[in-house]
Amino acid sequence: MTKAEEPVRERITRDRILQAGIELADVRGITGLTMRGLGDALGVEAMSLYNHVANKADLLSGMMDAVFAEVELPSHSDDWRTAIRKRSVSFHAALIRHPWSSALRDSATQSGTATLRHHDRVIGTFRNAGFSVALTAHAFSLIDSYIYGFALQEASLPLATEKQSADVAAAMMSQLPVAEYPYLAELTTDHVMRPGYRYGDEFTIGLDLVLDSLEAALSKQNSAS
Amino acid sequence: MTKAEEPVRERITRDRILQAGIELADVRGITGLTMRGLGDALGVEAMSLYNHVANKADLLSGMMDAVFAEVELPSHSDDWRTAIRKRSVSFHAALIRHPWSSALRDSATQSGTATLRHHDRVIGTFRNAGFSVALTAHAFSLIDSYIYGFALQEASLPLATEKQSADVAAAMMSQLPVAEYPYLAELTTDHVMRPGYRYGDEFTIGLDLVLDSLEAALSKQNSAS
DNA sequence: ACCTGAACACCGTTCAAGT
DNA sequence: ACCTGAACACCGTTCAAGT
Repeated sequence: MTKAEEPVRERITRDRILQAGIELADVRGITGLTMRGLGDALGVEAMSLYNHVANKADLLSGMMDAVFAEVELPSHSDDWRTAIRKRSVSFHAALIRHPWSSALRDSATQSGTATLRHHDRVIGTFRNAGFSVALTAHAFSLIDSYIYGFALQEASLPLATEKQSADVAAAMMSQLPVAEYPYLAELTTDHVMRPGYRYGDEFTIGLDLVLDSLEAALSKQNSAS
Repeated sequence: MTKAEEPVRERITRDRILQAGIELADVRGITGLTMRGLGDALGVEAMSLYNHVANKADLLSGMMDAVFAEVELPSHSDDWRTAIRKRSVSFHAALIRHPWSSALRDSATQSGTATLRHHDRVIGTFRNAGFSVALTAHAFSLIDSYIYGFALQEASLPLATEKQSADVAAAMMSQLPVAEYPYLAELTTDHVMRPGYRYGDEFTIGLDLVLDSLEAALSKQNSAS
């Protein structure tokens, strides 16, 4: 703030470390994220980071929580289906924006506050819509499993753009023994290689099927009482 | 086979390497699987492995394909729903038997032959039951996303046994600010901490909901023509 | 053809030392 | 309180050398 100061290197904080870690992992992949490289990116020695994070596992779980903080919470004013649908689309977008995050889910053993708040709101949305505790647990498990699994598969496929998708599919086809895998070949040529196809578009299709089944389960629960 | 031979160290093969890699990863976790450690387990120097696998990525994708080889293929004699359900339960079991495998999905860029055969058979099951090519793609994406995502979450939770589950949940609860996360607290105490609860049991509940929605989508497709 | 030892360029993390 | 340099015990992978 004072006028003629040198561009003083800003103080390092946990938050700045987490954000820099996310950027680095986005650009170089999760294996490209090293303590030394992260220190470099922040103009500091790797060892300084240990004043703000306990270790690399702590860094990763902090990054995961920061990703959750980017996800839109289900709105209180929408009905449950729209609220859950919106947050699911937002959740999926966050996982894809940070392609390393879906696979990281299994290393983050304890959740941060953004994650806990998010989970609480999702569960609350189901409960307030009349889902029993048990059905809420089923719904929560089903929908988040779908979202994580879809993002995991999408991240492993180099199918980001339509162009890429067609190219990769064509390359795959050229070395696929068509006679041995006739159905796979048909699906690839008649569906994946069609112009305009992007795997990411499948997300909302599956999501709507999941929401359909939850709606049916809710009706069944209500008529059973 | 000849009688009085020394216990000659068996010749190393790609297949033996993959099996030893799976065992090592099962026991020590995926980060505990190192080329040096794997060499040790096989009574050989790490560098010898490179005569049979191109590099560690090749090792991992070979291991992933070997996991797929353990999965029961959908039967031709069952109707589509039973066939897909059985193979899904078997798929889930394989992923949990090898807890590192679900997160690895995103590093295995090209699939091995067991994986391709498996996919072909699943796709064929849908096609022969009258699913259109597009609906088959949706169904395949939805069900495998669910299976991967569920396994990913299950692997990250230390909820293998009922006992563990209750203990972990109790530990979580004791440090959870209940006032801030009321719905999460309710779900934990009224559902997760109940005797006999195992998260793994949620798998078939969600799976049946997914199958319900696919059945409905198939009817809709057929009545639309 | 397959295996090895030594070496290279990395890792995460500790610890004592600096300011 | 925060940062650093040196060091430790690891990594994956190469390469020339052995058999």
